Amino acid sequence: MLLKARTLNLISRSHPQRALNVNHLSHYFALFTTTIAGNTKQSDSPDPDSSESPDIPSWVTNQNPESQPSEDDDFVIPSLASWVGNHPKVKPFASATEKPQTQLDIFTQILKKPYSSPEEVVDTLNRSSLSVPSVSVNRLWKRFHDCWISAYGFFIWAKEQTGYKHDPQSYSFMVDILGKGRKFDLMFDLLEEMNQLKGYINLYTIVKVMRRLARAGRFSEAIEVFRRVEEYGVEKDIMALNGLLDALVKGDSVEHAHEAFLEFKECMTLNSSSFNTLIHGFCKARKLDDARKILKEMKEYGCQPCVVSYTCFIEAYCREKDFEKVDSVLDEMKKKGCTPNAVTYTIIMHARGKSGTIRKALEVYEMMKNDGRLPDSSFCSSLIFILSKGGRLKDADEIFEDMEKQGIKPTVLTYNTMISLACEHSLEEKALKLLQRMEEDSCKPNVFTYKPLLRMCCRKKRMKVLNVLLSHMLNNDVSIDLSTYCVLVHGLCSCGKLEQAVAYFEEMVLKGMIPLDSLRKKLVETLEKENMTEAVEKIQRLMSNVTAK
DNA sequence: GTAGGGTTAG
Repeated sequence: MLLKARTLNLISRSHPQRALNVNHLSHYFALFTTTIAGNTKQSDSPDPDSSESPDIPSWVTNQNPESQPSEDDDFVIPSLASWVGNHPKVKPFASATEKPQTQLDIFTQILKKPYSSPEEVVDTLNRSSLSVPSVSVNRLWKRFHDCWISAYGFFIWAKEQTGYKHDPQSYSFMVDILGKGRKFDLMFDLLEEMNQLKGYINLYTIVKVMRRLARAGRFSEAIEVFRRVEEYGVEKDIMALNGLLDALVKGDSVEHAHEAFLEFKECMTLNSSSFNTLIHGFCKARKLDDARKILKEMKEYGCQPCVVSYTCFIEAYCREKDFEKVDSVLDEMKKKGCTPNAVTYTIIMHARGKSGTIRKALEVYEMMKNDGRLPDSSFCSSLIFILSKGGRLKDADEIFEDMEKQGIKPTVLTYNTMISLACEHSLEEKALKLLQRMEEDSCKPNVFTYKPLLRMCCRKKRMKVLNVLLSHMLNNDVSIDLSTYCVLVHGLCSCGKLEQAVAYFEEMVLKGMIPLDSLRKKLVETLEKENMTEAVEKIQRLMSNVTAK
């Protein structure tokens, strides 16, 4: 036994049903509860989509074929309490109450419709006799973050209204939305407009621009923005250079990052972030010799390699499943007096868990504990993930329940992990209850919260719940991005809901998003099999418009 | 926004 066997002292708590803040979800829980309370084995159970899903949901029978005991089931996981000790408990999270904002709703309704151009949005708004909403503009940017036509149309219209002026933050949002939509000419025009306004551009704006360019593979243009950064009134300092390096590395071109580094390193004093960003980039690109060269250069420059530098190497060796090398880096760190932290341990535990038995992963858990390092929410999320993947759902649930008691507040990552695992196992009620709990915890969901839920709804043909989730997304200002549309189109296609699949495909294209050809092919092929000729023609018309533009 | 999302949209 490698780990000290302790009694798993995690008390499962019952969670009394609390009133929901969002009516839609509440309505659906009522339906689910009725299903559980009634005899669910009867064919006339009041399932929300009963006509389409005659099978009893697995969460009712509580049987999960995928959660069979694994070979590591004899391992007892030490409780978080035995580690964290008497850490003060977090206060109960405030409830996510928000009154419906009428103005926001009105604008959302208008902007949600598909438009062919921002000018069309402006025309519609001009005919509406509406005035610019006073408080909810920032929420509109979030809601339409993936729809540059609506957002930009609203931006232009609002700017033309008497007495209204966009603040620098709105400009910054708009620049980012245009960058995300890859409308770089418009993005640069807006940046120039901000420049004329004086004081509207800051480093944050510039980094956003560089990130969007790098994400689109426009590396040279990103570097050019940095070259001209002073023309935008932003200081050409190490913060800006590090922003550029990070943008290029995140855009998957450590080569361009290195070029930029060589071009500008003489102009300013570098810091450890500059070197670490490059080390990370080379490690991610599996160019470990280059990463080592940078580490050497870092030392020669007078910057001491730190936990971040070493962790990049550890991550690279973890990716190669070379755990001997991981151990040798840990030894080197120890010799240098550089203690691994929660990030280092999370990476190793996660890789161990993914590559084989949970046993090795749990050794990392023990190692970290012996080092006196406290777990954080990311560490716990990782632990929950690997436990579930190893079939130990109950242990994963207990870690989740224990987090709050130990003062480790679950974050959106923790909830996303729990929700996606529940969805993978088709535990519908559990997944939705987690979303509800997230809301009660004032933990804002993001696009990754909804994707597995939407996928599950398609798989189970729960069209009503799917629509509830889509409104829930909107209420939480999470816009449907390209990949989420793909989940919808794919999912609906696979479950035979072809009309809905076509509708979402159309919506996506009309919003200016360009789907991968594989998605179009899958949809068209499925439609052809069903002889839906008109729909096929519609798809082809839509796509020819896209290529024509 | 210097390192840790299972995140593949498939």
